[in-house]
Amino acid sequence: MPRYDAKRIEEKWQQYWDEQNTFVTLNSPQAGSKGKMYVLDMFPYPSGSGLHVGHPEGYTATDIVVRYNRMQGKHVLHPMGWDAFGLPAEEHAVKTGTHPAVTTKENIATFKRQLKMLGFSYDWSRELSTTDPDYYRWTQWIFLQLFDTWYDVTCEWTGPDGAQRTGKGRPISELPIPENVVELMSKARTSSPSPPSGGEGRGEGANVASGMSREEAVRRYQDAHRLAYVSEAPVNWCPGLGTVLANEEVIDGKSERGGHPVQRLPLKQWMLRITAYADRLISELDNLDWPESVKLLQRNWIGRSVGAEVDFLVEGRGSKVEGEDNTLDLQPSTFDDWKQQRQASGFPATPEPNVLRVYTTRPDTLFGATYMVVAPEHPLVDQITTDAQRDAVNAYREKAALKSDLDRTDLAKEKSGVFTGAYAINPVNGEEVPIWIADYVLISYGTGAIMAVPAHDERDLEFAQTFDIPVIEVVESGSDEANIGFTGEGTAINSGEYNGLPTAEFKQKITSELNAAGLGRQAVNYKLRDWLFSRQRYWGEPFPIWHELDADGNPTGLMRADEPADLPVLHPHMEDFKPTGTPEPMLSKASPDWLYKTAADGTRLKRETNSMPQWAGSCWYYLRFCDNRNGEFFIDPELEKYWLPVDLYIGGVEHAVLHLLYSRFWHKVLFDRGHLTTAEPFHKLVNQGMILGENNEKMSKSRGNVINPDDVVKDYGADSLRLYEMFMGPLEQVKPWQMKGVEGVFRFLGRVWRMYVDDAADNVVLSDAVQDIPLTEEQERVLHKTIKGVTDDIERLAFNTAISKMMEFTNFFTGVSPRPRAALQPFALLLAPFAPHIAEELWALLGNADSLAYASWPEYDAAKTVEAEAEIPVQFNGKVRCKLRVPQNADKETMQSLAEQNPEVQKHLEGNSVVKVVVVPGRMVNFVVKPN
RNA sequence: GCCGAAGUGGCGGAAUCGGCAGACGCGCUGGAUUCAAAAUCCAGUGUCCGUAUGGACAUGUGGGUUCGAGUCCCACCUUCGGUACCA
Repeated sequence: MPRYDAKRIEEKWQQYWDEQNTFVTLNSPQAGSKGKMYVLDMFPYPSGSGLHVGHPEGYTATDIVVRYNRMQGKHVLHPMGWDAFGLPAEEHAVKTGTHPAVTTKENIATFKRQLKMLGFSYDWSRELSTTDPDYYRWTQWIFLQLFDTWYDVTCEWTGPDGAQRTGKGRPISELPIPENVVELMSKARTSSPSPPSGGEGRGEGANVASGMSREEAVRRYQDAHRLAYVSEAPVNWCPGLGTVLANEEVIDGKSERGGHPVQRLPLKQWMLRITAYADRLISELDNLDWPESVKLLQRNWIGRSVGAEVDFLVEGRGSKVEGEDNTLDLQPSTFDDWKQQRQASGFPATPEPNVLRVYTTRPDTLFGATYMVVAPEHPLVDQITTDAQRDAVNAYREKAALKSDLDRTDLAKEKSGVFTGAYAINPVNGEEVPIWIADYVLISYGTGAIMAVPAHDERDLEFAQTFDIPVIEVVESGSDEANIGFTGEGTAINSGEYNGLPTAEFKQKITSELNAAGLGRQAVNYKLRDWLFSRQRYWGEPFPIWHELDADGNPTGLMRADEPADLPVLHPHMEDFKPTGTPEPMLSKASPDWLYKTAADGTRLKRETNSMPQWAGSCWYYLRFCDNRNGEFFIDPELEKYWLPVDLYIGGVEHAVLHLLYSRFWHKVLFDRGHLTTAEPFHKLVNQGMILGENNEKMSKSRGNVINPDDVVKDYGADSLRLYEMFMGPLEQVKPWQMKGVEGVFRFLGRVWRMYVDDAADNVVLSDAVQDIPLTEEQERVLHKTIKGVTDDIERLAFNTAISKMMEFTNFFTGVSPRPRAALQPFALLLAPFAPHIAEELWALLGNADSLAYASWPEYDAAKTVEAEAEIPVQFNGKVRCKLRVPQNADKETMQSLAEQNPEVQKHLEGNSVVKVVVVPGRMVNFVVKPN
C-alpha cells in the first residue's frame, strides 16, 4: 500500500541532490542563462538549541524563489553559512571548559543537518563560518582597511557606479598634514582635545608633554583621523557578561543578552567612525527596494537634524577658581567689544574659553531663550560656576556621574538641575540669561549645551515650570492651540525686527545674519554615534594591531598594524575561559609569546587584547560567498561585479538597524577604497514576520509553547513543514502556529499523491487514471489559470495564495478520471519550489530521468485562462439583485442590452425609472433607479 | 509621549486597479464507506428573519466622497512592534 511516505521520499531525494551536486553553482553562467540572481538568507547564529521554526520561514521563502528562478533559467547564487562567534559558546566554555571552537563545530553540525533535512537547495560548497581562520583573516584585513582610511568630507568624485558624491574614504597616507602638527598634537596630549567628530585621539599618560618629534606628531595626527580609532570614553561595562557593550546592546540599563546590569565606565576602546558616512547612509537608502518602514527606522536611527550653532558670551563675573591658571582671559571684556571682534574674525572653529556654544534646530526662537543649560560633564562648568553655587553644582555633577542612563531616564519625570551662578548674553538682543546645569542635556549630542526656549520646547517648559523661570512666547501657532507649549512652525512674535516672519524664513534669515556677524553658523547633527567596536571576550576576531611600548614597558599610545600577509591573527591557546572579572580583556591572559614581540627596529610591541564584536563577521559575509575559497583576496573583483548586489535578502526585522547599517557602512568604505563596484550591498530586502506559539504568545521555553522543527518533520515531513510555514499567511506578517494547519497541508500532499499514484497497488506506480489524453476546455482553463496564478504569486512573494491555488487545482483534478498527463506533468513542476521532495518523486514517476531542479517552468496562455462567458452581477442602486451570463469580450452596449432583455432584470425594473446605468465591461452592470 | 504595522466568520487568512466580501485551509454538522474505528470521499457551514422563493444586516467605531467602499478621505478606539529628554 504505497501511501504518501514523506520520510522515504525526502531521504531519497536529499541523498540524490547531494550525490549529484545538483545545487552546486559555478561562477560562470550556464549556457543560455537568463542572468544572475543572488538570493540570500540572514545566516544564523548556530545556537546549542538548534533550529527554531522561525528559521525555516525565511529560508523556505528564499528556497521557493531560488528553485523557481532556476527553472526560469536564471543563474542562481544561494549560499548558507554561520555567524558563529559570540557569547553563548564562550559562556559554555566558562562552565564546562570545552573550547568554544569545539562547541561551535558541534552546533554547526546540528544546524547543517537540520537545514539539509528541510531540503533547502543551498550550494553547500560555498559554506563558510565567521570563525574559520580563512574567513576572519579577511575580517581582520577589512579592519585594516578601516584603520588605513580617513574620511575626506570635501572630496568630490564619481564612483564606478557612475554616481557623483561628495565625501570619500581615502588612504591615510593621503591625509593632508597641517603645518603646526607638532604644536597641535603636543597640545592635544595635555589638554582635552576636540577633533572633528567624536572624542577620539586622547593622548596617553600625559607625562611627556613636550619634545614630540614631527614623525610622532604626524602619526598621532593620522591616528586621530582614521575610521578605526581608539577612544577613551564612557562605555557600557557589563560585569555580568564581563564585556563592554554597544549602546544598541543595552536596553533599559540592562544587557540585551542576559539582562545583566550595565555601568558607565571610562575605558580605552576601539571606535569606528560610522558618523562620517551618516549622510550617505541616509541618502543612498532612496534607491533601495526595502520596506519603507525599515528605511524610516534607519533614517530615524541616524537622526540627522539641521540647525545652527550659536555662540553666547559668558559674563565675566565670578568666574575665578581658586588654584592655578584659571584666570579666564576675558580679552573682549564687553559684549560690544566681543561682537566687534567676531565681526572681524568670523565664526571660529572652537569658541573662546569664555564663550558658550549651543546647538539648536530652532534659531528662530532665540528671542525666547530665558535660560541656558549645559550638560553636567561640560568642560566649561568649572570655570563659570560662582563660588556661591560651587558646592551645589559639584554635588549635582557627582550625582549625575554616578547615575546610569537608566536612572537618568527613570528620573525623567522630574526635571532636575542647578544654577551655576553665571550668565550668558543673548547675541540677538544682549539680554542676560542664567546658565544652569541639568542632566536632561546630554554631553554627547550637539555641543553639550542648549539655549532653553520654554515656550516652545516641552522639556524646557517642564524645567522652567519646576524652577520658576520666565517663559516668553515667540512663535504664534496660528491656530486654536496656545502659543505656550507650541512646538510646531508658526509666525514670529516678540522677536524685534523679525516679527511676522514664518518659522522657516526666520530660521534661514537669522542663520545667515548670525553667520555674517561671526556669531553662528548652520550645523548638522546626528543621533548616530560612532560604533564602539571592541569587546573583552575570547571568542571574537583578534585585532591585527600592536601597541608600542616604552623602555618601562608602558604603552606610548602609538600603534602598528599587522602586515596583511601576516593575517590571520589566530587566537592564543587558553585552558581557562573565566572572565578576568575586570574590564581587562580575556586575551590579556594569553601567554607572553602571543602578547609580545620585538619589531625589526627594536621596538617592544604588545598585542591589542580586545576582540571584535559579533557584528564584524556578519558585515561582509555576503561578499565572501561569491568567492569563498579565494586565498589571494577577500573577493575577486570580477565576481563582485558579477554577483553583487544581493538581489533578494530575507531576514528578521530585528536586524533592521544594526546589522543592515553596519554592513552598508563597511560596504561603502570598501567601495570608496576601490575594492567594490557597488555602493549598496542589498538591493531588495524583505522581513519575515515572527511566528508565535499556538497561544498567540512569543515562543519561549518558559511559556512552553516552542515548536521543534525536528518533531514536525518526524510526524509530517519536511515538505509539509515548508508548505505549512508558507501557507500560514503573508510572509511579512506575524502569525500564530497551529498544528492542525500542518495536518491540513499534509492532507493536501496526500491528495496530490493519490492524484498521481495508485495507492491500492503493491508498488509505487502511476495510477491507471493518469492517461495520455487531451485536455477538455475546462481542464485546460484550470491548468492555465493555476500556472498563471502560481507564477504571479511567487513573483510577488505571496506564497500562501500560490498554495491555495494549487489546492484548488488538486480539488478539481482529483475529481476527474481519467486524468490527462498533460495537466499532471506541469503541476509537478509548479509544486516543486514549495514541496521539492514529493515533486521530484512524482516527476520521476511520470517517467522523467533527471531531477526537475532545472526543468523549464511551465508557461501559460493568457487566452486560455478565461472562460468564453462570464457570470456577472447585476446591481440595482449598488445592490446585487441577480446574475447574468455575458460573453467575455462584450462591450458596454452589448452588456447593457443583454441585461435589459433579461426577464429577471425586467422584474426589478418594474415600477422604477432608470436614472443612470453604469457598466464595467466583463465585470458588472449597475442600474441606478428611482421609484415612479 | 513619538514613530511604524495591523484590526474581515468559531480560528489562520483571501479579495493584486473602487466593482459578486469571506477564496484556500482548520474547526464544526450531516452523509457514504466500515463489524467498528482510523484514513478517505460527498454535501453543508458569516449573523438574523422566513417552511421556502427570498430578504435584512455584516470587514474595529463614527462621519464623508462615489452609481458602488474591506479598499479612498477625515476623526476616533483597540492590539502589536520599535523608540525614549538627540535641543
